[in-house]
Amino acid sequence: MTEIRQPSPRRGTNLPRMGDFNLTVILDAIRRSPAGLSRVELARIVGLSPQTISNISRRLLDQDLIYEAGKEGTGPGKPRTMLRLKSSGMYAVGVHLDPAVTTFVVLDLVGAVVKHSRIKTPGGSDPGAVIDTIAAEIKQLVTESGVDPARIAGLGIASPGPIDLEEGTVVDPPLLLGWDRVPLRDALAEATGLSTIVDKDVTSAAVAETWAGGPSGAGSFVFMYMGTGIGCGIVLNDEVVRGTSGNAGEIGHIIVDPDGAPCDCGMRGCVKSTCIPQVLVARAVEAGVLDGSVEAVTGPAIQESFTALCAAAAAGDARAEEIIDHSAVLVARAVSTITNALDVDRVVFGGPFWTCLSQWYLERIPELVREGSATRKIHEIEVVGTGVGEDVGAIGAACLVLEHTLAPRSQRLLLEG
Amino acid sequence: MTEIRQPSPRRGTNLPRMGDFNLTVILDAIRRSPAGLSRVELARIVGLSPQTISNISRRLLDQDLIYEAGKEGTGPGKPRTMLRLKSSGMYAVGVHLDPAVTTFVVLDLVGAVVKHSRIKTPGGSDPGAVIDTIAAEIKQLVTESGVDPARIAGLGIASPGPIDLEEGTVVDPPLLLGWDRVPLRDALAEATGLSTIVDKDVTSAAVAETWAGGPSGAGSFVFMYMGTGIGCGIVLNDEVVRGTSGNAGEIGHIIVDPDGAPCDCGMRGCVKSTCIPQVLVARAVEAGVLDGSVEAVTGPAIQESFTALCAAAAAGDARAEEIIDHSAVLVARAVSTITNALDVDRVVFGGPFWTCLSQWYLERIPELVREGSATRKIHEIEVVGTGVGEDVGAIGAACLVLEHTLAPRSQRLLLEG
DNA sequence: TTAGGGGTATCAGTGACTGAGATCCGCCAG
DNA sequence: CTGGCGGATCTCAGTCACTGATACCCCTAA
Repeated sequence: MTEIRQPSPRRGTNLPRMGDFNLTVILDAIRRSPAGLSRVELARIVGLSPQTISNISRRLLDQDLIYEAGKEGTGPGKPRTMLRLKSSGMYAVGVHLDPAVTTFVVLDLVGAVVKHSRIKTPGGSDPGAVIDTIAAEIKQLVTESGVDPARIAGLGIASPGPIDLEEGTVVDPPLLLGWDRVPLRDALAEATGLSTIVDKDVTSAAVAETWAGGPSGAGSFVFMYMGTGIGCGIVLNDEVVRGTSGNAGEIGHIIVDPDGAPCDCGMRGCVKSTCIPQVLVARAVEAGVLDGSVEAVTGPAIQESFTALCAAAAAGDARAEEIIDHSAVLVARAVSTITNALDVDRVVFGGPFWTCLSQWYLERIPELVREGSATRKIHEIEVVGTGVGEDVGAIGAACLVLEHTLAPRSQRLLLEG
Repeated sequence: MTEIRQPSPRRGTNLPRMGDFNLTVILDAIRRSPAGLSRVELARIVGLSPQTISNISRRLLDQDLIYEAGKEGTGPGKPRTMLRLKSSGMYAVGVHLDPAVTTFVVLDLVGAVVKHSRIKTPGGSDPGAVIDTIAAEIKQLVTESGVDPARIAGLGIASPGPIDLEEGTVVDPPLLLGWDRVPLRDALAEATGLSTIVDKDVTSAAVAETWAGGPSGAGSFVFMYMGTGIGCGIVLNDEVVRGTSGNAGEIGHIIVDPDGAPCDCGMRGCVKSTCIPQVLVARAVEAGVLDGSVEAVTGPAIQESFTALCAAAAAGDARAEEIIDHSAVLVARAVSTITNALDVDRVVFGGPFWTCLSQWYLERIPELVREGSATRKIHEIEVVGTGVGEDVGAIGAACLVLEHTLAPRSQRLLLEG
C-alpha cells in the first residue's frame, strides 16, 4: 500500500493558465446553451469584458470548436451573432468495463453518441486478453465511425472499483477475477495509441451528468448509480469529487435497515445486502413473484429477472410492489445519509437498472428524502432521473476525456510542479 | 423555504484576481511554515518566478503581514532571507455560540489566542438578549486585548445548525429555544461594527484545523467534532465543504448499531441515539458506573459526568471501559461511512468532549477504520487528534475570518457577478 | 434617408508575470 | 587578506492577457 502523501501546498497561477482557463469558461458556457450564445451574452454570463470575449471567441473559432450559427435579434441594434458548439470539433472514445458486458461509444463535442457497440466481456481470469479484446474493438469502432483520428482527444475507461487513480490501476474488483492491480490505463494507452484516463464507473456516470445531462448536471448533486452494485457519484460546485485514490462514492455499507439481511461485512441491513438488484430478485423468487431459482447471478440474468420484477410491480402484483416499494424506502435512507453529510440539493438517479425503477422511485423517493433531510426547513432536495440514458457509464467514460480537456476546473488554473 | 436556485455558470478570471490569488498563495505557504521561508524556497513551492515572489513579498511586507526574520545559509552564496508571518499583522474575533456556554477569542494572524473569555449563554427564548450580551462581551474583549481595532479583520460566529449560510440566519437549532430564523450575522455586524461571518460549529472546527492545526489540517480530511452532538467537518483539497446552505456534516442519523437504541427519527442505532455523551452517561448511570440519575442534561452537567465516566475507564473500571469501547466501535462505523463515501485518507478528532476520549479512541479507532475501509488495499487512513485544542469552535470562528480574507481558495480567482 | 441603439472589432493602455542580467553576500582557497 | 565562485535577490525590459475607449457595423423606427 502506498505511503500517506503529504499534500502539496497550493500552487500559484500565471498568464497562460489564466488565458487557458478563461477559454474553457467560455467554451463551457456555450456548451451549456444548446441554442448558442452571443458575445454580449457571454460577457454578461462569465464576467469578462466584451473584447476579451471577442479575442477568445476568435481562438475557439480558429480551433474549430465553435461556429457562428446565424444572427438573432428583433429590436434596434445590430443583430447578435450566435456562437454554438461545433459537434465535430472534438471526439472522445468511452469504454464502460462491466464484468458481464463492455460498452463502447464515440462521443462528439456536444455529448452525442456518434458510434456505439457492445461486447460480452471475456470470462476467465486473464486481464491481458480482456485488454486486447477491448483495444481491438476500439480500433474497429473508430474506423467504422468515420471520425478523423486527429480529432479524437482521447480514451476514457469507466471501471469497477476499487481503483488507484494515480497509478491508473484496477485493484481487485469484486466481480473481475484475476484483476489484481491491473495497470489498465497504461495498457490501453499503449494498445490504442490514445491518451487514456481511467476512472471509477460511478464517477464516470457523474461526469456524464455534468457534461451531457442538461440542467440536472449543474452545480452540486449526488448521482445515484443503480447498477449491479449501488454507488454514488458526488459533484460539488461543478467539480467531481474523486477522493484521495479515486474511490469516492462507496456507499455499499451504509446501514439502511436495522432489521435487514446480514451483510458480508459483519453488519446487517447494509445497502449491499438489502437494495441491490440481486437481492431484490432473490426476494421476488422467495415470495413467488418470479419463477424458479436464480442460480446464475450474472448481470444479464439478473437484469432480465429484475426487469420482470419491475414489470410485475407495474402490472399491480402486490408482492412485487411491496418489494420495489420497500427498496425505495431503503435507498432513500442511503440517499439521506449522503445528502445530509454533504448538504446538496439535488439527487440524480441513473445506471443500467434505473429505467425500470424510475417510475416507482420518482413517485416515492422525493418525499422520503424530504422527510429525512436535516435541512428541509431551508431548502428542498430535487430528485430526478438522469438526462443521459442507460449507457451513462460509457458516455461518462468519454466525458472524462472531454472534461479533462475542456472543463473549467479550478485546478486548471494552478501551475504544475 | 427558498426556491431551488439555478446554479450560476462558471465565471472567468482577470489580472487583479490573479494577483490577489497569488498573494494569498504565497502568504499561505509562509503561514504553513513556522520557521519561515525564503524567496527562493517560495518560488519552488508555489511555482512562480523568483521576481514575482519578490514583487509579492514586497507587497506583503508593505502590508505588514510578514517580516524578514534574519538570514540562513551555510554554503557558498548569499544567505537566504527568511520571511515569516507577522502575528500582529491581522486579528480576528471568534465566538462559539453553544446553548450552555459561549466562548470568545481574539486570534492573531498565526492563529494564536491573544485573548479569551467565556460566559454562560443567557437562558430563556429571547435571541435579542443573547445577541446584546454577545456584542457587549466582544467589545470588552477587544478593548482588554489591546489590539488595534483597525487590525481586526472581522468577526466569525460558530453556531449550532441548521443555518442558512446565504441569509446568515440560524434556523431552529435543537437546543436553542426561540431561535426561529434569527438573522445572527447581520445583527452582530450591526451591534459590533465588525464585518461578520456565521458558519456552522462543525464547519468552523474544520476551518480551525486547516488554519491552525498544523500538518493534520492540510489537504483532504474529515473532522469529527465530538460535542454535545456529533458532527463532522469536511475538507477536500484544502477547501472546506459547506454545502448548499452551509449545513454539510450532519451525521447524527447514520445507523451504526442495528441493535441500538431507538432514535427520535424513527430508526434505531443512529449516532444520535447511541454515541453522544448524553447517551453514554445514561448508560453509565444504568450500569452503576456513575451515581444517581442524571436529570439535568445541560452541557456542563453532562460534561462533568462524561469526564467522570472517562476517568473511570482510564482507572480500569471494566463497565466504564466497555461503554467507552463500544462507543469507539460505533463512532468508527460512522467514520467509515463518511471516509468511504468521500475517499479521504485522514480523520481528525476534536471538540469539547474529545480530550478525555482521546487516549482510548486513538488506541481503538484507527484499526477499526482500517478494517471498515473500502480502500484499505490502496491507502491507509490516518486517525489523529486535533492540533487546535478544546476551543476549536471559537478558534474556528475566528479562522473563518482569516480564511475568508487570506486563504487561497480557488473561488477567490473568479469574477463576481 | 437619417438617427439611434445594440453588437462587435480595433486600438492602445494596464496589470501581472517572467527571462535575462546585474548586484549583493558569504564561503573557501590561495 | 583577497579574489573567485555560487547562490540569493533585485532590476530592467519584454511578454501575455485583460480591458477602457473608440470606431465601425447593422438593423429598426420615424
